Amino acid sequence: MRLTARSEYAILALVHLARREQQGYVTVRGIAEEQGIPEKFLEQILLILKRAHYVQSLKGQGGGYRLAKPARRISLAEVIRLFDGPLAPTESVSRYFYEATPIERAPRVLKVLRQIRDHVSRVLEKTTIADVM
Amino acid sequence: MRLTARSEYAILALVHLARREQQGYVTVRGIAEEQGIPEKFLEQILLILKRAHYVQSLKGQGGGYRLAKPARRISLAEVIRLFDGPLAPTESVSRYFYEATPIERAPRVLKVLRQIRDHVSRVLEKTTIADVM
DNA sequence: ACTTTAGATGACTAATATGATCGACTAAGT
DNA sequence: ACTTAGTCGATCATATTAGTCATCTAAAGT
Repeated sequence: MRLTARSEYAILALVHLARREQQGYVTVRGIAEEQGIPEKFLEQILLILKRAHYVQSLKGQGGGYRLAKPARRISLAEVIRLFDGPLAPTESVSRYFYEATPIERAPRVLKVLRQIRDHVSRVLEKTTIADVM
Repeated sequence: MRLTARSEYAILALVHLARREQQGYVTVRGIAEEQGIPEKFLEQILLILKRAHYVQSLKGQGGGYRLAKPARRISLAEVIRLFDGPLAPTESVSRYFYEATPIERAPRVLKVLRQIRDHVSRVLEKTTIADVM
């Protein structure tokens, strides 16, 4: 029921880049220092964001990272899912396929959990980096 | 962003007991077999529920567990908190005390996360074992 | 008393996730 | 060439999670 450091850091980094969209490329070190994120850890995170096309990078002097798409096209949901996996409050549905999972025998419980998941999804889906920068 | 097996099993066990409130004590084995929960693991869970006064137990023949309070006085929120800790989607607030935590420098993000946590809390708080049995 | 039934308790373990760190490598400017 | 800065793979320590085991205690039935 909580975010991992990874997705928190990812969001912080994206917000950081969004704020500096005009300034071209920003170095990992810069982000790490200003946001208080371990540099090497942030590297990994930015790489993942890059492979998922949220950021672009440039090597060498004057290089660094910048957003690859406008901040209002990046939802918190996407970012969190990228790092923490599905938002579902129970994984039962995906973990078991053929046998009935314990909790499935309590459909009312499942229903409540689904409603929560749906609400969380909706909120995170409609909130973008631009909204929180 | 998901429940642990512990709190899922705890809810299932409570629902099981609630359904059999008239029948006096129910054995761990009975619950375990019907709900598909590893018996020894369920023992641990029931012990925690007992110490938190949600269930009562009786040893020996004819013994077992039963609810210690009416099912509609037990909210899902309480149970989940008992096993999974606070429902907050970020632990920043509790983890750091004196230094500003990274994510706190993004108050808008924090606000969204708080709203989600509050919603989740409210729903789980008002849903009781009686509602899902 | 004795046996059976059933919970109580603490130690232990295996697997996975999490939060990093290290070192070597590659590309881009100057 | 040299410096700057991203890339990539491996590795690591710790925590969490899910569960097991062995032993002990208490209550009932005989």
